Amino acid sequence: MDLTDRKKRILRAVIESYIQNAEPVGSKAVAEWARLNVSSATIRNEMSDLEEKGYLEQPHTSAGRIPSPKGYRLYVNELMEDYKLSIQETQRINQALHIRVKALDRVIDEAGRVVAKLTQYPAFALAAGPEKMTIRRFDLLLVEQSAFIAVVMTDFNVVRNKLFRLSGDLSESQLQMLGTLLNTGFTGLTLAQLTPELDRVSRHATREAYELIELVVNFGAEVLDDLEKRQVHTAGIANLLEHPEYQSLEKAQPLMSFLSDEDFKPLPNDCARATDILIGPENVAEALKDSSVVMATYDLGDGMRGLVGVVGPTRMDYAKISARLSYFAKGLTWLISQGGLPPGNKDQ
Amino acid sequence: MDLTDRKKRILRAVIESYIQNAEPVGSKAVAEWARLNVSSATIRNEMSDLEEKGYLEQPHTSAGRIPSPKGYRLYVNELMEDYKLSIQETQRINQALHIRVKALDRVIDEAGRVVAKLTQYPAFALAAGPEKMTIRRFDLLLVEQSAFIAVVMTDFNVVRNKLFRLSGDLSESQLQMLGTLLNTGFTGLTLAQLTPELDRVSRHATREAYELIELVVNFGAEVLDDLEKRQVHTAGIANLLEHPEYQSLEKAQPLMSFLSDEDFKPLPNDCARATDILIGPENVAEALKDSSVVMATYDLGDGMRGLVGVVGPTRMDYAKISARLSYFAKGLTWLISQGGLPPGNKDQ
DNA sequence: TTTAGCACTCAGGAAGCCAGAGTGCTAAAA
DNA sequence: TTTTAGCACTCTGGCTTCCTGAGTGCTAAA
Repeated sequence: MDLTDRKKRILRAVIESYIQNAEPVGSKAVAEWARLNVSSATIRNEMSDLEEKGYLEQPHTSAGRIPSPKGYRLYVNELMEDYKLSIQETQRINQALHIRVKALDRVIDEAGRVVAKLTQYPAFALAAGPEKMTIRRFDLLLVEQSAFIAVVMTDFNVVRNKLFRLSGDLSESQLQMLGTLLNTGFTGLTLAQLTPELDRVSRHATREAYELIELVVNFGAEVLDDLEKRQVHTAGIANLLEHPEYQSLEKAQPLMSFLSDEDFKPLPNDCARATDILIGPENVAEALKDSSVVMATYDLGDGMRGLVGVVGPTRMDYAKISARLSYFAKGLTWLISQGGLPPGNKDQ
Repeated sequence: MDLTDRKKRILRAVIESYIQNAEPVGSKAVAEWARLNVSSATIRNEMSDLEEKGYLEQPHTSAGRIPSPKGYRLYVNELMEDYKLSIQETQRINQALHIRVKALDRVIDEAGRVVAKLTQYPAFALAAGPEKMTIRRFDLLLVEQSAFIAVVMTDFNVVRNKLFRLSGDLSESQLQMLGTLLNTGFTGLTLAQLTPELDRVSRHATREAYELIELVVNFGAEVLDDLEKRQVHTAGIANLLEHPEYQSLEKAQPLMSFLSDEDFKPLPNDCARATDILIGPENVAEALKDSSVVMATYDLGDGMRGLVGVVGPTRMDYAKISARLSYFAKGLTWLISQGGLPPGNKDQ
C-alpha cells in the first residue's frame, strides 16, 4: 500500500503549501506548486485518492484539502527534507546560548524560555534523570550560635542547602559530631529508605541529637523528592495566540490552560530519543490531540539529560522547528560539556 | 466638588452591577438595584451628571453606562464595603497555605501560583528587598581532589552554592587558606565593589591563588546580581481568557504577551504599601492601561518582603480580590514567622 | 425637583444575497 | 488506460439590509 511517486509529490506539495499559508490547498495550487506538468484535473483525481487513503482531509466540500495527521506522519518520516538553518538563525541561536551563562541554577527553565523565543511557540522543559537518587554527603556549617547551614549533595553532584535556626545553642564540635552521624548513617540511601533508617536511629540516640538529625534528614528527603518530581517548566504560552489555528478562543483556551497547569505531562515516560515529533492524536494528553509536539534532548552532564520541546498546531514547520531545536540542544550539550555551564547545582 | 449622597449610591449601584454582570448598566436597572424609590428618569438625570463629571462612560449612545477609572477610584476609596470572606474562602486559602510548605526554596514563585488559583486571575510575584546586598561569608567544601563546593551567604541569610571542578588538584589546607582570603577580603562588599577589590588583590597574589579567588568571587557576584535583579514570576496567565473583557484576541494578546515577558515591570518602584490597587491608566505600563492590578505584600523574614498581585479587567471585584489577597498575604507572613517556612534560603 | 411620555439612536442578531474557489463527473483526446 | 477540458454543483465568507430592543435625552406636566 505504498504510494506512487507522484502521489507523494502531491502530498508533499499540499503539506508544504499548507504549512506556509495555513489555508486549504486546491488542485490548481498544487499543480503550480509541485511542477508536475499535469493538469489540475489529474491532481484532483490523485488528491481524491489520497483522501480516501487517509492522508488528506476536506474541511468542507468546496474548500481545498488539508493534511491529516497520517499525512503529516508520512511527511516527517519520508518526504520532509532537512531544513538548512540560515546563518542568521544559527547566529541567533548561538547568541541565545551565550546569554545567561551565569544562571547555572536554572539551565532547564532558561532552556525553555530561550526555545520559546527561538521558535515562537510555547515551550516546555524538564529534566530526564534516573528514577532514584541518593544522598552522597552532608556538610554542616555553623553560622551563629543558634543557626547552621546544611549542605546536601546527591548523585550527579546536585547540591542544595538550607539554613536552620535552633531554639538552643550549638557548638562547633557538636555540629561535627552531627555531621559524622549523618554521613555514616544516611548516605547512599534512596528517598524511601530514609524514613526507616531514621526510625532505627531514633532508638539509640539522645532526644536532642535525634531532633537535629531528623531536621537535616528531612531536608535531604525534600531535596530527593524535589529532584525526582520532575516539574515541567513552561514559557511563552502567549506565543500560541500568534498562530491562526488558535485565533478562536475555543481552540486556544483549553490548550493554554493545559500548558499553564504546572504539572501537565506532555509525553509518555519514554522521552529517550534525541529528537522526536508527536503529531496530533499521537499525543497522549487529550488537550494535545489537535496539536503537535516537537522536542529535543540535551546532556546536562553526569548522566542527567534535559528535555526541551515546543507545542504548536499540527500545521507546524516540522523541518524548521526540529532543526532549530536540535541545533540548540546540541549547542547546549556542547556548552555544558565545555564547562560553560559547569555541572552540578542543576535546578532539577 | 463632592458628590451628593444619592449620586454616590447610584455610582455604587452602577459599579457593583457592572462588576457582577459585565454589561453596561441602564437607568432602570440602577433604579431597581439601588432601591432609591425614584423613577428611572431621575436616575437618568443623575447618571448624565455623573458622566459629565467623569465617573461614568457610555460605550455608545444607546447602551447603559459603565464606570470610568475615575469612578472605580472613588469606589475603592470611599464607597466600597469590606468584603467578608466566606468560611469556604478562608478554608481554601488556609489549605493553599498548607500545601508545599516543603518548597522553602520557592516561596515567591509558589505564592504567585497559589494566588492565581485563588483569584482566577493571572498573578505575579516578586521580592521587594533592599537595593544593595553584600556577601557575609564564604564557605568552601572539598568534594574530591579536584572539585569543591563554594557556599555563599549574603545579607538576609540567603545562601547559595556552586560546585567547582578544577584542572589541577587541591588540598584541604589550600582550600582553607583560600577561604580565609575570601572571607577577609571580600565580605561586606556590594556588587559594585567586588571587581575593584578583585583587581587590587590580583597584584599581590600568586597566579594560581588569584584564579581560584576570581572563580569564587565571580560566583558571589552572580549571586548578588541575581538577588538584586528581582525577577518577576507569573502564573495562571491563561486565566485571563476566562473573563469576558479578554474574549477578543486583540484585547487578550497584548496583555498576555506583556505578562509572558519575563522581565516586565508591573509597577513603579515604590511597592511599599501593604495593599494596593492600581486602576486602568494609573498603571505605568502601557499594556496595563486598560486593566487593573491588585496586590499585597508579605514578610519574608529578615527584613525582606514579598509582593504578590493579580492582573485583571478594570471591572474587577476589588473588594473580594483584595480581601483574598491580603488574607493570603497575612497568612503567609504568619506562617513564615512561625517557622512553617523557615527563613533564609529564599529564592530571591 | 421629580416624573411620565415620546422620539431618537444604535448595537447586534437574523436573513438574504452573491462571488469565488474548489470539487466531482463526464466525455473527448492522447 | 490515462489525462485533460468543460461544466454543473456546492459551500464558505463577506456583504448588505433589516429589525428589534434597550437605553437615552428632552419636554412638559405634576
